Amino acid sequence: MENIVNKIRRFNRFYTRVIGVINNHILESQYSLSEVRVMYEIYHNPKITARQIKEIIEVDEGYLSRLIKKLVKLNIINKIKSQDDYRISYLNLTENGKKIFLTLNQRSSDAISEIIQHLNQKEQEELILLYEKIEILLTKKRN
Amino acid sequence: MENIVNKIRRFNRFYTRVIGVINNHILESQYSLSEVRVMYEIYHNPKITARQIKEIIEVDEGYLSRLIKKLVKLNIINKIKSQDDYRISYLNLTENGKKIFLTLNQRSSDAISEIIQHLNQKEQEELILLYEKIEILLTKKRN
DNA sequence: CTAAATACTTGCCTAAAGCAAGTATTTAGT
DNA sequence: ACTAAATACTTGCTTTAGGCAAGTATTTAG
Repeated sequence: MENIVNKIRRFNRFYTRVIGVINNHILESQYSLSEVRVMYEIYHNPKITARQIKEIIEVDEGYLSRLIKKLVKLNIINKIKSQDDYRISYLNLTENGKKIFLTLNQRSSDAISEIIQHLNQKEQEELILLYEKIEILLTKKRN
Repeated sequence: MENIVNKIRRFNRFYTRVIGVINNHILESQYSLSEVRVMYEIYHNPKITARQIKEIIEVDEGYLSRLIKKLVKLNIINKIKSQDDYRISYLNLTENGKKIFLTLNQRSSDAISEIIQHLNQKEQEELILLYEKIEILLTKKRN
């Protein structure tokens, strides 16, 4: 058991590094990881609310509020107040925001491509399969 | 290709969460992740130097210097100045430091055990195999 | 119609971490 | 042997990330 735990720890250290390399490409931009994550969620879920983002990325809501304010000021996202519930605003990326997000996203894609570029087609498919199996195992419900 | 990259991204998001859950158990302690990482490296590499730690965990050396100073003050590590090179100090965990590190390590082991406890023996072994295959694929040298 | 809940917002604060300049020591070039 | 460059830190200063708590506006429930 101890052995298994150590092997997992080993992988976690290894994979933390992999993720670090990928994230570095974003951190070299003028946006923080949290900002990009927020852009990511808005891009993939237009009209999302601050509350929903908070649930997804588990960030302090005060911090998130300020972060959104900053992105609005930078003309990256816009807020449209709900007509049904004046407490809520729906968030969307502006055209500018989409462009910025897609650029960052592309940069991160490039970093990922870099990491797997030395693998041939078959190996790449195998890698994905391994990933999927791990996710299945780790999210498998207890009996 | 884009598809594969997205699948990797998906896994990375998933796994960032997994690692986050494990790390949370450490963050609930009075030590920061960086501090524990430093303890980890010293524990596994007695007589390591600040420089070597910096290479391994890629942390700002000013920050690292202060961090080491703090851990020395807390009687967790001690510095022994090299007799060959007075610029260098060798770092070791004190007995107290070892106890603290091992406690934190145990806590993190428990968190990992928790995550895999619903898997039976065979599944756990499968998981490790998947991890190993991924590490091999991702560290595979280019031809 | 009032109390509680929800969706934020704002003020205040600390810890994490980066950058640049500084010190001590060692190494390399002449 | 002597000086310049390199190495291994250290220190001062600053920014950023993020947490917590109280506050505001609005909606919902009893």
